[in-house]
Amino acid sequence: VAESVKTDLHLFPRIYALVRQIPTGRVASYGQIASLAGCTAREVGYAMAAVKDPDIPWQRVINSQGKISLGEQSGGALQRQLLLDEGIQFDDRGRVNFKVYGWLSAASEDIQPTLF
DNA sequence: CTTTTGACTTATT
DNA sequence: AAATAAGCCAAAA
Repeated sequence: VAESVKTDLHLFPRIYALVRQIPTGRVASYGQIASLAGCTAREVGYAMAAVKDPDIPWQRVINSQGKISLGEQSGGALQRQLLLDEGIQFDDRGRVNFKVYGWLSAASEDIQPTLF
């Protein structure tokens, strides 16, 4: 690991830093995090799969359909419960409405100081 | 070094 | 609305 990765910090830590900033009761999509981290959505998925730090709210990252990408067998049930515990509601088909719960895209919740 | 492996997304049937 | 295909590319083996 030479001098190359100076400005180019490793991707996973960069992703984790962003995920940590998702507030309780909000969710973000893999693609949204990817966009902010400057990588692909899949990589965000890989990063979530590799999370070891319990301080990272990995459960707040879901797919672009508003659904949980983790299989029910693999821990999806846990993720859903964690989100329910944060007050996030799922619709009939098990989807979260980004317009309501999306980080930075929530229509509800306090509006950010829009200083033109 | 090469190969495999995916907690995705988007466009296209 | 649901299934498929292609693009994506960093880690881990």
